[in-house]
Amino acid sequence: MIRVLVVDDHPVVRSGLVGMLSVEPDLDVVGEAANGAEAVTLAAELAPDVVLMDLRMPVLDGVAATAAILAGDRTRGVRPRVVVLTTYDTDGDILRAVEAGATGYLLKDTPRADLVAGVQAAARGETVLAPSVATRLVSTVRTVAERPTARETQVLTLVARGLSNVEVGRELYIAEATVKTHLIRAFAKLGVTDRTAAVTVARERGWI
Amino acid sequence: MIRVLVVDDHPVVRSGLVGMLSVEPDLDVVGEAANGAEAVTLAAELAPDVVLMDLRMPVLDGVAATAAILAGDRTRGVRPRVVVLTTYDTDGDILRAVEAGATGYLLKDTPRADLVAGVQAAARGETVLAPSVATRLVSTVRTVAERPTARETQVLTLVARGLSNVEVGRELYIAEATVKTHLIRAFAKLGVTDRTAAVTVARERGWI
DNA sequence: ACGCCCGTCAACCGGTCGGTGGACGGGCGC
DNA sequence: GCGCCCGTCCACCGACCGGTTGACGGGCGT
Repeated sequence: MIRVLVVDDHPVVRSGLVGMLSVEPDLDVVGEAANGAEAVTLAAELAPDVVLMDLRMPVLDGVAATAAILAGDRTRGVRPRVVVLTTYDTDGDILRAVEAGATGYLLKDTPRADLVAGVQAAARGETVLAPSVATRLVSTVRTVAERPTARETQVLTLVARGLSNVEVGRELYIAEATVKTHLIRAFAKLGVTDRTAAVTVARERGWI
Repeated sequence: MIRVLVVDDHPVVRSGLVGMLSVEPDLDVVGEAANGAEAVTLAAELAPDVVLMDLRMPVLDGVAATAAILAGDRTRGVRPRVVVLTTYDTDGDILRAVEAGATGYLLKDTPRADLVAGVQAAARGETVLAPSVATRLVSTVRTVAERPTARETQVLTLVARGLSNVEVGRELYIAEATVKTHLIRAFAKLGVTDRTAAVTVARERGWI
C-alpha cells in the first residue's frame, strides 16, 4: 500500500487528486495539506511514501516545503518521495524543485492513468518527468552557467519596472556605470541585446 | 435540480469539481468538457442551467466558448448561466469574459461551500464575483478607455520581443515614425514613460 | 455631411542606452 | 597564496529612444 500526502492550496484540486488516487487499490491518500507549512508538519506526522506537491502556495511554497521535508530526520528510515505537480511547464521553479530534491515533476493536465502511474513509479524511487518538463529541463541544464548573478537579476527586476539606468543606480546606491555593466553582462547571459528583450526572457524563465 | 456542465482541460480539476458539486442534493453534474469546442456542443445538447468554465483551454478558449454558448438559439427557452472559474485574479481575460456575458467569476482556490453557493446563485440568475475579482473589475472599468488599440498592442508585442523601432516597422511594413507614434500613445494609456515598463504593465494586465 | 478616432508619416532635439576597454578590491576555493 | 568570479567604477562614442508638432486619409456613427 502506497501512502500519499496531497498538498495544494486549491480545494478543487485537492478534491480531484484525492478522488483520482483513492480509487486505486494500492494507493491510500493519508492526508491533505493546503500550504507548504502544513505539508512539512503532516509529512513528519504521517510518514507518507509519496508527497504530491503544488509549487505555488501561500505561507510556504512548494520548493521550500520540498527542501524542508527532505532535509528532515535522515536517521529514521525512508524519506518520502516528493512529486511536484504544477500547472505550467514554463514554470521557472522547475529547476529549483529538482535541486530541492523532487523525485518527479508532473503537470496538472496529466491524465488520470499517467498520474497514478507516476505516483506508483515515484514510490518505487523512479524519477518521473512529464515529457515537456523533461525537454525544458535538459535545455535549462545545458545553459545553467548562463544564469544572471543575484545582483544582475536585481537590476533586471528594477529595469522591468521601467526605471532608467540612473534611477536603478539611485535605488541600489551604485553608480550608473555599474548598472550598465550588470545589464551588459545579463544581456550576454540571456542572449539578447536590449533591456526589453532581457526582461521578457528573464520573466519567461521565471528568474524575475 | 440544477443541471451543471463542467468545462476544464485538466482532468484533476474536472474530477475535483464533479466530486464537490455532485454530493449536493440540488446539484446534478450532467456533463464534462475538456475544451471550449466540446463545451459548446455539450451545452447545446444537454441544456444545463449553469456552465462552470475554465478560461485557458486548448482548441477554443473559455471566452470564445462563453460567447458561442450565449449566442446560441435565443428563441428556445433559457440560456445557461456561465460562471468562469480561473486560477488567477490577475487574469487579463476577466474583462473579456464579462463582456462575453459570463454571469460570474470565481477563483479555483474558492472553498467548497462558496463554490456550491456560487453555482446556486448563478442558477438563480445572480451575479457572483470573487471579492478580489470584483475589486479588479471596478478598477479596470474605471480605466477602460485607457486600453491600447489593436495596432498599438501589436507594436507592444513585438517590442516585448526586443525589436527596435526600426525592426518593428520592417516587421509590420510601416515607417519607424509610425511605430514611435503607436508607442507614445500606448505609453500614455499605460501610464508609463518607456518601452520596458510598458511591456511589463501590458503583460500584467494580460494585454499582450 | 460632419466630426471623431485610428492608422499612417515627417523633422527635429535632447537624453538615454548599448558597447568598448579598461580598472580595483573582496570573497571563495584549491 | 594564487586565481577566479563578483561587484564596483570611469570615460567615451555612436545609435537609438522619448517627446513634440504637425499633417493626411479612411472608416464609422449621427
